[in-house]
Amino acid sequence: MSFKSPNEQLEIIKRGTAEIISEEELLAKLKKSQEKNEPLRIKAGFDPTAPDLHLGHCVLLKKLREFQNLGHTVLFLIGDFTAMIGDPSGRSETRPPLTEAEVRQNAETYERQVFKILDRERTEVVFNNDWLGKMSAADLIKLASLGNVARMLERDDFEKRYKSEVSISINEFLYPLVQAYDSAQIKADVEFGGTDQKFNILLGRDVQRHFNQQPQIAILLPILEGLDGVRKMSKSLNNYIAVEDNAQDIFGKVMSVSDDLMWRYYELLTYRSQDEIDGLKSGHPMDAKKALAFELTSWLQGEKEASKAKEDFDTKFSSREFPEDAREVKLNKDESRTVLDLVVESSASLKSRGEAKRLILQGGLSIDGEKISDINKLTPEGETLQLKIGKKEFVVVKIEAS
RNA sequence: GGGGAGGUGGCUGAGUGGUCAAAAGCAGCAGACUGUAAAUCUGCCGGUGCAAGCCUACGUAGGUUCGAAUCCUGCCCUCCCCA
Repeated sequence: MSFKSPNEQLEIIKRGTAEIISEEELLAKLKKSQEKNEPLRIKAGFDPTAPDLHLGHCVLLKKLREFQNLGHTVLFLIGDFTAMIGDPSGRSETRPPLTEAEVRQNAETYERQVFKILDRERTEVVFNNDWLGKMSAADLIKLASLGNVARMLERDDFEKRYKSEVSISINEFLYPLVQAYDSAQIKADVEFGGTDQKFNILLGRDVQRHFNQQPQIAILLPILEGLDGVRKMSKSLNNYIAVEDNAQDIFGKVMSVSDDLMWRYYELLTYRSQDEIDGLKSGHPMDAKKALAFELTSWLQGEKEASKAKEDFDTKFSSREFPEDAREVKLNKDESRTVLDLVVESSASLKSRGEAKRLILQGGLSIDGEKISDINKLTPEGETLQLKIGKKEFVVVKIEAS
């Protein structure tokens, strides 16, 4: 257990949260935990259908880690049962139930990603299908009676969908209830979630009371904006930085974020104090952004990879040099190969010939540093050619005599 | 059970018999600018082709027609109102 006093713990926990319901109760729980030398049980639920964790999840994971550092236990709940329902927050589509094998595989993927941040020693991974799968229809109906439609419709997203005539199926009403039931089942002291989870987590308190438990504390974390700086970071909007992105991508993506958004990332994803952040604000924004990119990259991929990514970025973009570790492609010698053919054969990112054509016509291709915009031009002589395709793709082409 | 509205490109959304590969916006890509960016401006943005063209596409299966995203029929799906 932590040697920190409950009040100190509270201070650490509070930092960077959007809302805690309620602080007094949390403090009481922290005190009790210290007196009895019993770690608190911190619940965080995850949906197994999208095992691609990104920085948005990291806001939460980082906070969980802080709890662990204070000696508490994290219950990492994989919602393999609830996945059949599909979280009504966000877009709704009925999902096909996952097979057991898929769930297991996704869980493994999760663990691989999650323990980049969490402390394995203080984490229990649990699956809600273990108890929910055993419920009878009667049990489920009983559970359903704990909720009511009017309250469900108070929920922001349901309300919106109802008003804008988007379908809501009955099973989606079950989602919050089932999630709430999980809390009772695992006797959670605290449940974490984004602000969009407020309703669900609060419902957990009601259900726990129903089962004569102390209601859990709700800790809500701000939603992280994605790379566009406006919408929340999510896979489906493709504005995310994945935990498993390679170092270069993480670095590059962070660098592509607007100056404003950078400070938000500083606040939510790093351990820097406000003073430090203010200090950075008085410097050059690009330096601050590079520092951020480096920090996040090393967090997820290690310092070594991060240094490499930084160097890589500097050569590619800051000094616009050709990177040393560019991908290499070997092609047979062909006198009649046009520049267009060359690009199509060597690029990994272009999806069609038409796309390649457009890119060249618009001046996005250079060979050995020279811009070439005529698609019919024959490939220049030489055994090694350095191609820059668009902004991001660099390829070394080796021509071999056939 | 009855009545009504609707399903269009990655998304939002116009289009109601030929001029439709389908307006517009967003997203994406390229170029310019810059401090990496963002913002802004310009161009592109189904596939193939140098091009003319050809192929594939407007829920799905058929039909009417010289010609269908547009009309008709069946089916699937969504939403609203009444019961």
